[in-house]
Amino acid sequence: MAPVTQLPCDCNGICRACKVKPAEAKKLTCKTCATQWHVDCLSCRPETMEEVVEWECPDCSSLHRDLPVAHEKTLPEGAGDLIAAIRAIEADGSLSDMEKAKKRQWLLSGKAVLEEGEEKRREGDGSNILDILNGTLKCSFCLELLERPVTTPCGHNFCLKCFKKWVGQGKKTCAKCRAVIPSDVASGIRINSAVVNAIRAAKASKASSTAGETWRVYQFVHNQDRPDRAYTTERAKRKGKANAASGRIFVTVPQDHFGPITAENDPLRNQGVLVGECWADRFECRQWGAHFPHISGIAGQSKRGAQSVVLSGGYIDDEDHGEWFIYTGSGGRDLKGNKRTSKEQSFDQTFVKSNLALKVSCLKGYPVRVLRSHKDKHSPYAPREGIRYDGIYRIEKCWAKQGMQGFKVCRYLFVRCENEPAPWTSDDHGDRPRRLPELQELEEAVTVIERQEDPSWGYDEQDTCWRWMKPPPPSNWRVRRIDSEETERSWKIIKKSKNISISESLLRGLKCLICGQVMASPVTTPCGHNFCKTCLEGTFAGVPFLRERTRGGRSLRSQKNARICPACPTNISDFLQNVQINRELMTLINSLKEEAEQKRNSEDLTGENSSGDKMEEVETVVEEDGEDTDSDEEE
DNA sequence: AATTAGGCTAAT
DNA sequence: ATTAGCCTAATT
Repeated sequence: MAPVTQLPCDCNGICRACKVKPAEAKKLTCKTCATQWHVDCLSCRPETMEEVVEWECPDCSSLHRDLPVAHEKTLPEGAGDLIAAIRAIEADGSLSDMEKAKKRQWLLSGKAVLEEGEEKRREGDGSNILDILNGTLKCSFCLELLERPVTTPCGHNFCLKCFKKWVGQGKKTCAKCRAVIPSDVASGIRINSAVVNAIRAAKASKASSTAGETWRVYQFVHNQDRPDRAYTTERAKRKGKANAASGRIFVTVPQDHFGPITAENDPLRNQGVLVGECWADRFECRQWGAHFPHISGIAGQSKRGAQSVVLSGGYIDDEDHGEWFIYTGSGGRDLKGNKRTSKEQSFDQTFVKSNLALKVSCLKGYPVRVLRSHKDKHSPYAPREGIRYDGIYRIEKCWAKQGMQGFKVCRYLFVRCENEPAPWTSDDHGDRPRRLPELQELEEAVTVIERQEDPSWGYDEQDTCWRWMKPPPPSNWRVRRIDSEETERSWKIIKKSKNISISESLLRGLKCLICGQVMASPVTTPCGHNFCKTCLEGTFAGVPFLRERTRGGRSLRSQKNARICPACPTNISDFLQNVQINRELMTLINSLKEEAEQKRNSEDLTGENSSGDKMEEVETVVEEDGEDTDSDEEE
């Protein structure tokens, strides 16, 4: 092959070699740097599906040849399954080449690939927030929006892969300003997650704003008159959240809502509750609708089923294997004396109340939201602090057995069936149907209950994703009935709060970790944390750079004082010697502020004031289309 | 109206 | 570390 100049596609997907936008099926993605290439313009094309999966662009493959860079891993975890899955797609005669390409891409990216027309429609529409990001947060290597952004000590932002490729070529200076990048920074660079979050939120808001036609006004409004945070009443007289009352609920789902909480139920952020989202405590978790009861571990009603559970280590019989776990029912404890800490069981659990609710969800195959709390000290999957949403699980079996404390407990086998990857894996895809674990304890189970009918939440082999296979059970909660005028009015309010929040919620994520204000002159540490320049420097004001050491009267060579990042245990002493402002981030913040300001002004002009448009709660009609005939449960 | 709940903080 | 003593809110 003649060594012709080979070029990848640009940020608009146009091949830099032939200047044509290749069809999806004609695009190849480099496994190392994730750039896209036009197959027809490559001098050497992959032949088999395995080669497609493992394909490296000419830049990256030449890199190995030139210098033996230590490569993390040739095959990602679970790549064997992936290749098998791709073989299966290839062998499927019912699919067109286009469909095959789409399925392949879905597997590789974990996301649905848009139709080309759909893609165009999206591009021409919606928020310019993403444009702002595109304008300020482009990687100067690949010219794309930053992917896994990292920031050099000199304040320049690159994709992690592009940065690694650069230093892997033996470069020791910043590609933008030629400032020296110390080798410990190059090897220990950390992702700037504030920037990741900003980009993710902007993408999510764009995606949902373009789904304009299907935008639905959900009129569930509870606790709207309450403050934004949990609070203690005068009577409670305690600090913190010991005796707290719930703050307002931000999402528009009713409390008996089954399944994921999607963007359309999230008028503030328009992203829904994402897998991996964390909250400080049960009150905050409640405010985002992931789990409503603020003490109970099970959210559910015996006649309808259970919507969510929290694993917090309260029952010693539990066992957690991440993608599946065994949950213990509630009850069996003597809670007399108003104590909430008794872990002593004093009577048998039975399938009543919330235990029955879990059983209903098992029989129906409903999706159950699962949260893990830091209080679970036993499980390696539990978060270190706060409470985390881990996605949708199904209860595949339930039974009763003699518990470890000598009384009967209800037991539930939960198995994950979620389209998003779990917070603990590095996989970029969600779950696929898996075989149930073989459980020893089932042999001593008193009664084993398994689902007979088809599950409500199941796996769609065609679309390769989990979804409702039957419509979700309608809510029994009171719904406000609103007329068309009011619909129009509340639509405006939601749209308005949405528009404000896109830029403002992005700004909220760009606050200094020291002063809590949106950063004026942001600096990014090599460990990936952002502060105001003045705040960070102020923290170490008065701490000398060098420390005199003495031992037994004689003085030793003076040593550098450790200066620990205010957000993590990294020593950022070297970084502090010459702190550079992250100017791209500063530009972004300024643009977002401007955008938010403009939005506010334009809304003032249209004469809408927030106080007049407030959605008051009105006593309402019960929308009773719910069947109360869930008569298939026995004691 | 009573009961129950896998939380939270401060005091041992 | 452990736990008494609170308060809130949903289900029954």
